[in-house]
Amino acid sequence: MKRTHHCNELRPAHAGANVILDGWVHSRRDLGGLIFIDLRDREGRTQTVFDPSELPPALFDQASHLRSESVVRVSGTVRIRPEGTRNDKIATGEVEVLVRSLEVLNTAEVLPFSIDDPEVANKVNEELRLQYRYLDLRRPEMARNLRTRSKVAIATRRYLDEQGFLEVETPTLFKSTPEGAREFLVPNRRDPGTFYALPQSPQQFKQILMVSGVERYFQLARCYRDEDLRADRQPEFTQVDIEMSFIEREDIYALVEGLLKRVWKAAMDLDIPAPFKRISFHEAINRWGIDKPDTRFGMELVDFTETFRASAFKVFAGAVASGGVVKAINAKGMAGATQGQIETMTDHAKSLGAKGLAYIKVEGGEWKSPIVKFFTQAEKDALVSGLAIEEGDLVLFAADPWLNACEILGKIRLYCADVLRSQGRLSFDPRRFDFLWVVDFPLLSFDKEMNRWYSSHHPFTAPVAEDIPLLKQDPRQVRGQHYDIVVNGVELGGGSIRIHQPDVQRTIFEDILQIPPDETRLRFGYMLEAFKYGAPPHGGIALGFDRLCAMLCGTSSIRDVIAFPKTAKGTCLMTDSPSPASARQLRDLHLEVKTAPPKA
RNA sequence: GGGGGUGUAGCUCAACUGGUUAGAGCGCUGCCCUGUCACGGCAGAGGUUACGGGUUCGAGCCCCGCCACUCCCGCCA
Repeated sequence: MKRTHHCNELRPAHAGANVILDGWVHSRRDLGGLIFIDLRDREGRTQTVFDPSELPPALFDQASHLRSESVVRVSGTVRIRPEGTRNDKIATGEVEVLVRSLEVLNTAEVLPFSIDDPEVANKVNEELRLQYRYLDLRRPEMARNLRTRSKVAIATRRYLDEQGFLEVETPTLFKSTPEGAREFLVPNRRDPGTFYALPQSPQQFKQILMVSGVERYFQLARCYRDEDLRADRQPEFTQVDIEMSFIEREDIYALVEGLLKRVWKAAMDLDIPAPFKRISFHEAINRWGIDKPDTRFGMELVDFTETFRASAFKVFAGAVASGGVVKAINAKGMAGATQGQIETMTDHAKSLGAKGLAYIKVEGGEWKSPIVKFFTQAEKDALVSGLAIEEGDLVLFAADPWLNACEILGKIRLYCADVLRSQGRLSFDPRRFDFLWVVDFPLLSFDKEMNRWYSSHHPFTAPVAEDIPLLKQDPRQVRGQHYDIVVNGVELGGGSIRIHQPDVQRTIFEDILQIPPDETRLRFGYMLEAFKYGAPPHGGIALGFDRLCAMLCGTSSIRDVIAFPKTAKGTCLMTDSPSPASARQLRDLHLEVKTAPPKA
């Protein structure tokens, strides 16, 4: 006999029904003359009661020895719990199942960590959770994350299907493309010394699909990058990859806004307002010091370049004289910052090339600062009105070239927010999401060390049409048709309108990026070839699916929304991979390992 | 590649300035308990203080090395 209900289904209306439930023993409360066992399955929990007056002694004894997480099937009668014993913490708390029979489908050994108490389980060492991932995934929090991820994937597919997109799979055995992230290589048995590479993204295939006439393509694409990991970076991850033909930037904005509205509704039942705010790259840097600003809090950067142009404080005046800027932020209420915190902020500044970090602590009605003695009253007045300085504030300065100064304060701004959050003095509504498009990125950046230009995004990004004449005259001024979608300071995705005219593409490759024609042919030849035969104007975007899910699940680590993630060193603790290959495998692949393999 | 943090019982943690037999809660085992839901009560078992060296009369604690996990920088077109 199979189960008749799941464990989150029974209600008072079922009273009197004979039911069969399957599940795991979530917890046992043995009162001696009466045993309660909470049975758990994917859907929820139901209390079952073992009453010796209703059961053979052997069965009752068996129940008293049931261990947590053993798998059982019980049959019995649903009844409404006696008055005063209802449990309003669980959905089935008004009823219980009076057990008539018990079948132990599988016993569980004593667990390496307890999974029934969320407060305990949340603190368990992640190492252990990853080693016993199947137990970790049984926890309601993790099961909920898996479910949310599934809902988001399905909502994405439904929405894009409605919008006329085709889901097309692209190869994971791809060609090595030396630009960009380090790749995982796959040796080719059939031709010694040749290799596939796992794709960093399906970028080139999706553009080829536009040439193929697909017009609207999407894929929940697995991508691989052999770079060092972070809480929000795994060596393999998933992108919602999208590409469309005959469109402009506005079409992508509208499409993605519709998609995210659908996804937020499906996962959180939250209606997010669209269209999203749009901010230029320049404004993002200028106001928040970062290209993915968290706009949930203020502390914006304020410019004081003119105030200090002729200042007696030579550090500021000198920076302005050499073409730089003077900017400041007011870290509200942080005058009490410790020496260590100031030092950390100074280190941030120094890591970006600053010589130090000027600051003013506003404490006890006076400005405590090594530099304030150089300031005139007019300069002080400008600071007070520009930064709304009050008692208890901490003002931090950067005097450097514009981009540098902004990035320094941008880092410090985020650090200050972290400090305030950890002190409980800054908090965010978990259902608040500040979406914004960051647009008008520079198409090209200059690498001083290599003395050459490189693509800010990738070499297929189209310049803004009106900027094309500037390509050869003043590359720095050329804006790319690139866009990033940012939520609460997290870069959720980015994309661009692509170049579809071969001559513009050639200009970028050969004149700007200075890639020799034969190398271009070697690396992108098949693409340039394809583009000769009628490439439609097209563009697209890729969203980080794991980050998206993490955000919807309220966690900052994408490991919490990936069923079987890797550790920070790229290993899987459950399967103990990667692991050495056998001599025979290596021989077949024409490979020789030079350093000693790790001990097996 | 670099910097920070962590590692003590199955789990979460404690252990003063280096000083007696390394403790607690939960879990586990046994006994008691008929309305619990973090059930309660009594008793008990359980430790190579990640690992390897060193300093010391004496090391969980100090020093060197090493491993694992984690956060960050670099890196991630």
